[in-house]
Amino acid sequence: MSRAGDVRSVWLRPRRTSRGEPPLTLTRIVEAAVALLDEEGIERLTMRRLAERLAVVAPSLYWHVDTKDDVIDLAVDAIFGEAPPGAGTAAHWRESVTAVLTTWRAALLRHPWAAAVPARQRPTIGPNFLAQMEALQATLVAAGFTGKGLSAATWALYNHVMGSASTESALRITDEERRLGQAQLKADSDCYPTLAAHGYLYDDDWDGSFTTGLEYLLDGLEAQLGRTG
Amino acid sequence: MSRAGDVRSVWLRPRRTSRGEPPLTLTRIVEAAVALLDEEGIERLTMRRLAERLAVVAPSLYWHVDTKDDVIDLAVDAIFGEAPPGAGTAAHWRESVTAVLTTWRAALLRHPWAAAVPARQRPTIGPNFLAQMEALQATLVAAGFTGKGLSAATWALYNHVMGSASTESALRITDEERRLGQAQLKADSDCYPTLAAHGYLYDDDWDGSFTTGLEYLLDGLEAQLGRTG
DNA sequence: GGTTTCCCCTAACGATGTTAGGGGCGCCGA
DNA sequence: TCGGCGCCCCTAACATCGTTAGGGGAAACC
Repeated sequence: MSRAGDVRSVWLRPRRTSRGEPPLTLTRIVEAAVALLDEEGIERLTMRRLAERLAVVAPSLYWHVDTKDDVIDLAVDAIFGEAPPGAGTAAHWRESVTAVLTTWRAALLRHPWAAAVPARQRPTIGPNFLAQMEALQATLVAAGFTGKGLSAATWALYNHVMGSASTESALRITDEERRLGQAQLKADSDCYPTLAAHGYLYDDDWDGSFTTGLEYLLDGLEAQLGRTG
Repeated sequence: MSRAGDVRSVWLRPRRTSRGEPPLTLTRIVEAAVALLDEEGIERLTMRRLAERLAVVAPSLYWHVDTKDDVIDLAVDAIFGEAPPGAGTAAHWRESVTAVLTTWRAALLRHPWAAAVPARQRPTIGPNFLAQMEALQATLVAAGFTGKGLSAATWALYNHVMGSASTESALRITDEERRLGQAQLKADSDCYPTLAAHGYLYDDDWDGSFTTGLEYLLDGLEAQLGRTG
């Protein structure tokens, strides 16, 4: 997938300048990719299918892009750019963090394929993504976090949004799979008594779990601040 | 990748019974897959390469396995089975949770490819994985969590382990990429002042971030327990 | 007007997941 | 003891994928 011998990701390469507006553009390619991903999922994203949407053949894409991975990286970053992180207008840092993460999460749920991608072995360093990270971390700095505590808080919140969106997307399974899973869990209820009793796989209040989990985490963070700051 | 028309994952199908010990076994296939994944990473896992390791040709694998995804699902579950969740011998539930998650995390870091996989659109329902979930959730039930709070706590902790392992694996990048990323961040330090100042991408104390983040989360959970229980 | 640069095309390569079907070999009933 | 049957691995091949090589036309530049 990744081009051998060139470890630089899309973001670290100079952008091609173009005069006029040719029929094929990086922007148009990325838009088409997002649309294709939304409608058919990541495993249906193919250079040929993407090209077809643009009334073009696959190799033509390679003038604008080096790799299929580049397309995916650009598509992921595009969805982070849908709702630019709002300025921290909230009174309390807690509300600011909640606002940032809620917008963030909404974008991920609108494009379920995006949550799984940053976990793929390559680092995420697109400008729109970095802007979200900047907003999150700036809020935490303003709240009084520093050093290792800041780092831990940032990553904990990051993992909570990304993780819950990705878990939710992955567990949005068909009713039949859910029924089969439930059946097996009940059958093995001697092995998994707690899961069988409390309904692992059957919870569907994802928003509630996200919000409540976030409250837990923010409670812990606030306690930490009260201790040191 | 996934066989069309058959939505059932490996775990929901009857296991083939065999008398004697043929040269090719589900167990041997999974062992070889884990070894291959450990040594060469997930994008080098190929049915042909896997077969080669077993002194066999690719189509032979399909007698024991329906799909490459099956192999991956089995491999992931195998690493969750390396260290079966210990019985809750700790005095406080907090220590039990920490113990479970630390073992869990260690297995994920030993096999960095495994952290990214559960995020791939398919649900994780292997027996060893379920056993870990069972241990985690049972501990929380014993601590006093119920209903939506239990669900939220389970998923929050789950996302913390999986997310931090996957983030750490993804950001273990080459020194050159790190240097290039740092250079760009500094260059755009007007866009990302906080990230540039506090060193996003350069943090390498992953264990510390995991532990501290977990403390935050556990603090929040304990506060919740004190409120209702 | 000639040359260069941009940008899309056709053709093709190597690799991949998977299927179709052949055949050897051991186990079972007669 | 022998014929059949099912297990299990094989060869051959297909469709599809990411990607490269190189051609050619049109627009921009001197």
